[in-house]
Amino acid sequence: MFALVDCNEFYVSCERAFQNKLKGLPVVVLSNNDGCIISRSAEAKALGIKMGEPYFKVKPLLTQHEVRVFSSNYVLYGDMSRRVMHYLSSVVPDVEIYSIDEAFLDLRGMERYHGCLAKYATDIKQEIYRRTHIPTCVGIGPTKTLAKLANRITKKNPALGGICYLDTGAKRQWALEQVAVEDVWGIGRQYATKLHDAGICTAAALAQCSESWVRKHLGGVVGARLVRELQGFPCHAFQPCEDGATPERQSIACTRTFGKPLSTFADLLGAVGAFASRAAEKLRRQGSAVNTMTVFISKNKYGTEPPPYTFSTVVALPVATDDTSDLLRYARIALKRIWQPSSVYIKAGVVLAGLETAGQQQLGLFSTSNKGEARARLLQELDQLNQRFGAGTVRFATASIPKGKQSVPWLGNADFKSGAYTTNWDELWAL
DNA sequence: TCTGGGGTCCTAGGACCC
DNA sequence: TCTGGGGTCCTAGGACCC
Repeated sequence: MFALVDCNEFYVSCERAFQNKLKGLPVVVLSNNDGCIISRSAEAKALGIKMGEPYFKVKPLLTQHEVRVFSSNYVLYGDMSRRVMHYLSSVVPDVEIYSIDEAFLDLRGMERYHGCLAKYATDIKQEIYRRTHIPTCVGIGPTKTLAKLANRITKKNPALGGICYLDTGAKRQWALEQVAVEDVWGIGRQYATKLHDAGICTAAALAQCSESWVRKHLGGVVGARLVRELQGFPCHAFQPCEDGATPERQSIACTRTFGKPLSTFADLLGAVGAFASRAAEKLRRQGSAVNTMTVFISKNKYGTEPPPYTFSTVVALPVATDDTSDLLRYARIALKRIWQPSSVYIKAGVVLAGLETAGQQQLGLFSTSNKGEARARLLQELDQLNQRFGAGTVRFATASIPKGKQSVPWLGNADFKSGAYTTNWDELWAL
């Protein structure tokens, strides 16, 4: 059996954990740049506020109902997530962190120690709440997909008390019949349309589809696995990670929409340089080196201009590196290739792919290991300073930005940001 | 004229997830 | 004025190899 622990309305719950007065009130959290709604309390959902809606469009509705609005505060959410995951890792041997607010638990063979798994899950749920004030729901089933499905059912049926355990064939059948096909894990918009056109409208109907039909219409092996999982045969590997540690990534990206449109090469280089620096930090944190970098810049796709909106270029690095100054150098070269004068851009990004284990990459023909060691120490210092005193405290000159928010041309809006209650002494939460 | 039958590697693009 | 960001996996098709 596998369990999926899912934090309810995670970002909203993080804000509520530090502001008790928000409980029972409609609350929403906005995406970066205060662009879209990305988390809604139940009260906000009830007002008809949809996921992903642009903030400026729903602003009147939010004002009318006195909805509390927050800019996203990823430092806070990341730290709260770490606390939840760390606790889970301390009570269950094998935990797979699936996203910032979800984890799969491997409960195979655990009845022996804990008796009924529903009771065990209830204890875990209550302890998470006691420690963090984050409410959760737990779905338990023989496959990850069924655990997901069970989790969804708890959210729709408050009477279940946040726990749904699909321990018998009858319960599984019942559960499959409850869930619309578009709400199955792995069924997105495209597949949902196809399925409805074929008269397949529930998870139960999907579970009965023939493998050949599914292979033909739902992405080949992906669809075949999905159906098998619904039938109770595990096809998705369980991938536990060490004590709440974040899993190693195969690609690392840093992309942002600017606070205002930019057009000069200098402004764009400032943004791309900062993104490359940030990506390099993430790279070093997981001990990787990169051999392929993509840089892109985008125009506004909502305007009257015809496509294309995004211009990107890929740089194959001669030698895999984790050095910020290397990435800054190539980022500048890449930007030169795609930037056009008198164009207006609203977004840029740096994506690192082709990640290798650092230190094991091939030495360049003319590089010397002494230089490498000194360099590595410097970068380590840089990362530690930035971690301790805040991102961007120490930077490379090319990624440098003048002091003061107003002079950082690419910085996005965050007009409603709560404090770094748990990670910054100056903003420490107090009663 | 006939124009095999494997492989591998890479990339672009599509679909999905939170 | 104002429309997020960061991931995963799979497939098809081309280039190239023997």
